[in-house]
Amino acid sequence: MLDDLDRNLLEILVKDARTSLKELAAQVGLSSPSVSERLRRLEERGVIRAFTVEIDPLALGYTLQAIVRIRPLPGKLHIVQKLIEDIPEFSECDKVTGDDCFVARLFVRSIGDLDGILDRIADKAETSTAIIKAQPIRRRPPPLDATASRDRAKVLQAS
Amino acid sequence: MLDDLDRNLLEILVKDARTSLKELAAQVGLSSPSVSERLRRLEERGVIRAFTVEIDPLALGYTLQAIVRIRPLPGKLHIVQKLIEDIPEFSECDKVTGDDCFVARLFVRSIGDLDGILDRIADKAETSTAIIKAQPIRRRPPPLDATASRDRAKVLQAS
DNA sequence: AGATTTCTGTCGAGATCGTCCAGCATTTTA
DNA sequence: TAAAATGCTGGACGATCTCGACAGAAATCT
Repeated sequence: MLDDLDRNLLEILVKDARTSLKELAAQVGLSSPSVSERLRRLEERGVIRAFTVEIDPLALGYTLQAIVRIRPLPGKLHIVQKLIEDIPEFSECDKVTGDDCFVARLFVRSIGDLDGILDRIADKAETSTAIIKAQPIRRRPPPLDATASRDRAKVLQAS
Repeated sequence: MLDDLDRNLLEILVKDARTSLKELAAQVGLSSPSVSERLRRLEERGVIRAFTVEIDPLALGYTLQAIVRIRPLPGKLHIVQKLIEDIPEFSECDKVTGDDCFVARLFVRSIGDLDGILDRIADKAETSTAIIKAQPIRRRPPPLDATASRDRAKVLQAS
């Protein structure tokens, strides 16, 4: 479904999405029309979801990041979800198993903003907020090569 | 520090990082050399952290995503952090305030892989794992315009 | 097995795009 | 007020991308 050349292309593009077709072609050993065609199909198939820029939130004044766990009160699940979606400072929200129904990431410019936003859902859900102090790993794609962690573990055991 | 034109450019690029200078220039009402210069400076200042592609993890076989809260045992904090960083399936990790020291995002291809990875830190930290069932909000940048939530809240109060 | 279709690739030409440079207007500094 | 600095425009040049025609390998069908 996804051959070595594709993975190779993706790896290069993750690092720099502006790499020219010519350069990509040279690095994977194809002609640029071929690369162009492969990219087109990767997009068509949804493998490449988007070409985008990563923006430093600090540059926009967001000095604070928090992870908020949200437990809607009985019957309020959909209202809470809608509310979260409509607050643009929530940059990410996952619906998860377990007691916490949602885990969301919040960007704010000040503690005051944080309080203001949490207030807006306080009467519909219980929340636990954790302020982010550091980011040991900042958003990276999972490994592109086929060897999953379990495979590597096996190899390690064998050696 | 960041004027309307810059924000406008960023907004367009977030949606499609491949938008040509010509197109960007047309949309913000500048010439392409000017846009080029602005982008160069946005990168130089670190506002634009990178041009990248967003890849669908499913296309790579990662059918499962989990959020793992990690509490290293006494004295194991650094070892645990190093361990997490070295496991590529952890695509994100934040160091937060509160009982949970780390909150991390994990991509795996199977429940077996999940178990295998968590086993590797089980003797050095307590973990709580929540499987992601759905993603109401998938990674979006915080609002680019200057009006923070608190400002809007004030407006709402006033009306 | 052999023929046909499909898929994936190359090459070259024309169109498009990005970059460099000279010059101009506006703002800042002395 | 004069001088310097900043940010912009337009045009020319070079590089890049895209399109069409065609070739070879793999898969499919008879």
